[in-house]
Amino acid sequence: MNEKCCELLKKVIQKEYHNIRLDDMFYNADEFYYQFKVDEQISEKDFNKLEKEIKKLDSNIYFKLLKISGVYYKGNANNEMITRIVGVAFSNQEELNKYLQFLEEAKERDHRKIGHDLDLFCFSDYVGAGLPLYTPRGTIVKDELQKEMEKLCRKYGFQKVSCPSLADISLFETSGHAGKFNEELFRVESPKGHKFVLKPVQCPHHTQIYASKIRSYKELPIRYMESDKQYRAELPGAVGGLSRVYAITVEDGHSFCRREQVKQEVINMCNLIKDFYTRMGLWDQYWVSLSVRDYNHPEKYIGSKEDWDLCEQILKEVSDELGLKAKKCEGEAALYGPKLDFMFKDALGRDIQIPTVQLDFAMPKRFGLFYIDENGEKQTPVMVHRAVLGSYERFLVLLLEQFKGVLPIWLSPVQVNIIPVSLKYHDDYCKKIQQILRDEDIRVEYDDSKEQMGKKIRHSNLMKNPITIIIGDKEKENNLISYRRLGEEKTDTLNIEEFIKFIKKEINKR
RNA sequence: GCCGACUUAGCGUAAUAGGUAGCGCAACUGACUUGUAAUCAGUAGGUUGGGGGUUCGAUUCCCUCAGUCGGCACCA
Repeated sequence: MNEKCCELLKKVIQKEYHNIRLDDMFYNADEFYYQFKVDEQISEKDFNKLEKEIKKLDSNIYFKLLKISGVYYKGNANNEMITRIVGVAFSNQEELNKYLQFLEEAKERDHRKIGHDLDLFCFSDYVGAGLPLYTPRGTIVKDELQKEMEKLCRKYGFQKVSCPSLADISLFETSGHAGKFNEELFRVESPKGHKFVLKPVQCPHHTQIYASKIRSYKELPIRYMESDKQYRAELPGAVGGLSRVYAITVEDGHSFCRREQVKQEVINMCNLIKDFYTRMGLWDQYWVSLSVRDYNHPEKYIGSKEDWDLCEQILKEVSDELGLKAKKCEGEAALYGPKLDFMFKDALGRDIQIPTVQLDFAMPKRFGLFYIDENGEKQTPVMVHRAVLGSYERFLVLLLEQFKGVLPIWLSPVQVNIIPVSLKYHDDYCKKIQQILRDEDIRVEYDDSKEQMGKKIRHSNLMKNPITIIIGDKEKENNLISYRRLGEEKTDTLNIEEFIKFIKKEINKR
């Protein structure tokens, strides 16, 4: 159907517009694309007309023109831009409706909408585009994720470190980042003559902690982790929502190990990733990219060909042994080495890269890192870079869109919301419950606004509070707590001690 | 950065073929005190994103800057 519709669109465009200089079409199971260059301006406003013309040619085709945009001809930024129209076609109205409904629902679970509705993060024109501000509620989610992440990483042998946001430019010149990403560095100067760079990555800082002492082969692997902000001067057109920002909170980790340990180290990190995403209930709908060099342009990378060959081979072996079925993607490697990138989907089904494991033989050499081996000789360690959450920003995109804003109770900004049947008669008991739960370190809120109970319940549900407690005469007189879980009709009643036991058990669930 | 669209009160929106703007939710005030998803009444809130231009007059037309969105390109 997509093929047929695309042909029809082409016919209509040729009829309606003149001087078509470039054209190109392709389609897959999901969409069709028609690309062309004409003199006239075409925008989404013309879709109505185009759709009518297509329908005239074939009334049995059910389709929608989705978007129009400029794209570089043949995907090369040196070429001129041409117009692309994207559409989708079905053989009956029902399927089309289903698809349109999916688009509507996707709007509802857009992380930007959820982030706003649930009061998790915001932006300010004063602060600047691409600089997200986490609200108190959003900060709870972020901090809880960090705690969980670090707890798990400690099991895998990581030690937390903490580095400044600034560094002398020479750090990044040595690492190679300044050479490749010169245009993307934020430079910071002072009237006193300081010349710094805001760190765009944490790995060079971590190498210097490694280098602060003489290391023995017995100590390796040494694994550092740090969740901190990095700053990258992205192109303005790339920035949007939490998917791509200038200030990015990266959950970064590096392992310094011996060559013989590399493969096991990569396996450990992949297991760590699997472990975390399984706990989060997100270990599905992913695919893995074996991101290798652009073989035609070796000058884009640092390090020797032999090292690269070996690195790519190791990652391939790990992929095979762990059954990751990694798809080889040329030109997707990092500056210093190939990667295994774990790709997930956003609300609209677009790929987002989140966790990653990267091999790096180059940077330790450039920094002259070494350890003393069994024979008392200096050896260069290998670095394995890894991100599990990736960045907190991008992880939140995945989390909010996959869960439609319904967070597990351990992550929820408010875990328990208390609503009185009557503020007049139940206020004291509600306050008492609130204090007891607070003392138990449960994130509890008490809605003592002068609203109707029904409205408070609705609000509590809209804010996706996992547990809503209702307190009335029955509870007050018998020292009980009645509660409902989000989305359930069933009400349970427990005494206070039982409730605390219950809620703690719920919070500990992963 | 490139192509295109958009920007009206905290949020969601309506309107003007050029004559300074309505509504809903939220907020505030008052009444009501309710047993599981929106009580009633009232009040306040806008230099229609910023700047410039055309015009007797611009929220509407033009330019420009910023921001947002969809793509492209980029992504350590």
